[in-house]
Amino acid sequence: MKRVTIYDVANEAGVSLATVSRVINGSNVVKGGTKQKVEEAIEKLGYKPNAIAQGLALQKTTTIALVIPEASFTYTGQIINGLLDVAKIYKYNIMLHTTTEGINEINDIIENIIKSRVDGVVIYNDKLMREELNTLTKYNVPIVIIGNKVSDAKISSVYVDIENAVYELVMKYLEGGKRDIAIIQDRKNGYSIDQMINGAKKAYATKGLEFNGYLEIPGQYRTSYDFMKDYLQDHKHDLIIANRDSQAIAVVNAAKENGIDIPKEMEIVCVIDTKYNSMMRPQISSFAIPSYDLGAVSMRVMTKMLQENTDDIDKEIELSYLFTPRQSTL
Amino acid sequence: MKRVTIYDVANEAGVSLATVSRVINGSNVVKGGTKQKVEEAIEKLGYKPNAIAQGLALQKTTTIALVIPEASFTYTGQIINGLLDVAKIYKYNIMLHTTTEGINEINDIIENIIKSRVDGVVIYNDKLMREELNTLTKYNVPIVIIGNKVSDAKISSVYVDIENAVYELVMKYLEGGKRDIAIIQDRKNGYSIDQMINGAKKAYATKGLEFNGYLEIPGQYRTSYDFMKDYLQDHKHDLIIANRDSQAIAVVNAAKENGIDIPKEMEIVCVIDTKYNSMMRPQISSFAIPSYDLGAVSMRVMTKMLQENTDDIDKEIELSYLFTPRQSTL
DNA sequence: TTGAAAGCGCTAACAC
DNA sequence: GTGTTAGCGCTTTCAA
Repeated sequence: MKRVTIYDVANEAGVSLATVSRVINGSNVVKGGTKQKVEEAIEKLGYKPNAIAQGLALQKTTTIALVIPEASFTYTGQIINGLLDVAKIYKYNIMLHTTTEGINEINDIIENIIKSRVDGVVIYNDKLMREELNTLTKYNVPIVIIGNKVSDAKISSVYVDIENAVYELVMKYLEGGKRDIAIIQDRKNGYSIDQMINGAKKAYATKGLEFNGYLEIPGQYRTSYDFMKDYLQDHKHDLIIANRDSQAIAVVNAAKENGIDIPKEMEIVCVIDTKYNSMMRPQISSFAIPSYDLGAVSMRVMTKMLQENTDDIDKEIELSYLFTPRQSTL
Repeated sequence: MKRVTIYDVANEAGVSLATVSRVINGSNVVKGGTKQKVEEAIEKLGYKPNAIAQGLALQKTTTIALVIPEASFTYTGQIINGLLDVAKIYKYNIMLHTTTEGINEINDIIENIIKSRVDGVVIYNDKLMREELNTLTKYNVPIVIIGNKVSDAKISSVYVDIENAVYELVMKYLEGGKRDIAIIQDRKNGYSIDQMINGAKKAYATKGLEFNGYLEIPGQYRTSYDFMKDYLQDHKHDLIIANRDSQAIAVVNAAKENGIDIPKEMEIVCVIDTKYNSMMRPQISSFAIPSYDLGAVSMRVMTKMLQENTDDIDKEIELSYLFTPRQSTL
């Protein structure tokens, strides 16, 4: 099919292109008769407005860039779903970018985002990337950060107070006389882990104690499972807190291997879980982090930033978590 | 920061915009000196070419639309990663669209895709959507289908022969004298299930038998677990084949509940699994479906379609699977 | 080697 | 109500 433009439609309908444009954009100044002629022409020619040309003329693309870390779709999937659902409602398109480890990588993405002239960018990334954000704001691109509490003239954020979640959890255990608490760390997810550790530290400090239950594990399930199997032979804790359910599961399985009864001898909690947690035995107690909402609300905030005066919006939105006890805790 | 255009750069450098354009696009006819002047001006002004304007002028957007079903990122995540990695190499952007159930929904997406003038679209969807594909080809958009074997002037496909995978598996069991085989179905993933059933039918037919081991289950883990718990009280099979590991896990857990020994009394295989499978006990035997490769190869094929004469490319690419026995089979 | 100018397809003042 | 026209920012002939 030959490319059909607004001119072709105008010719076919015997009107000017301005009129066609009006019809496309639902202007109600067009007379019924002409409108119908135009619509028939559009139908007949199979005309679809060129969003690129519209973008050029209007200086906006109605697309949002979404930046997420590569690989972990298990956890970001729900965020994406939430974001896309809201984006659909407001007719925004989503350009997907994933970040890998390299620093150059991220600069390429920023460059790319600026060139593509998206109307805004939503970032879910564990690393804060202050500097990269600055180049984005320099180009006046509105930003929404998922998972971190930050804000600025052009930056909003939607997050869950994980630090406090862990604080409350640890406090409960400390008050129950259980003091041997460890937090699992891996090299990824640095920011989340930092928050978790801060929460624990705070709780310990409240009790006049010092926290140092760091448990550094490898990045993959298999290796961390092996690691834990060794580790648990001569260590045990009252409570182990993991970031992801997969890490918690590694602990659970390793504990089984060592004949450690969960939850009686050792309890386990994770911060974020997936649908697979419900298939495990025991199921891991977790904080119900509202992933879908994180995505949906972020996109909603973005649409607001794009419509209203930025000053009038709530720039930092905290979503609530809910501790959900399951079989891995008493 | 004020919007800086190619004109500004031209002024700053004291050359015409044509020259700036040449420098941006790496034309080697520009003299060293001028080139440097231009580059300095670009640097000084922080100029980034407007991809939208380029798209208009060049009639191409260097972006590809990716269409996937909503929700199941657990399984599509790797596909996306593969696709993005290759897209990055060839400097293509990815526009992400997810399909939900409604039929109108999908038409909206197609409409949207056409308007956005992407250079091509990659579709991973269980429903074949012949008609929708037609409207896309009518507008000359190159298409790559993941998971289905289809091809056409403007359509390529990358897939795994699941029918044959199941055929071989079932044959093996039939030859071992095990004839009570069932395939789990849910309403989603219709096409994959059809292939699986066809494979089973073929195998049975080869042996002069008829296959009718359909096992219709609910869509969610919890409900299908409950269903299986009931079902297994008075049914048992030699082998149950599921599409997803989550479904297989529902069976495994329900079997445990009923004191059925897996794999001794009943064996279970799934077609696609996730990293969570390795955390389960027993681990489900599965076909190693190369998800990442499905994505990567699809994107690679797309780049070829975009560069070469479509006739010269291999339009149907079959990726191989590998049956991986684990603890759920003997 | 560089510049001038005609598009690419559309929107939005402005004029009629 | 409808048409005319000047952009939006870039690429690419065609001349010089």
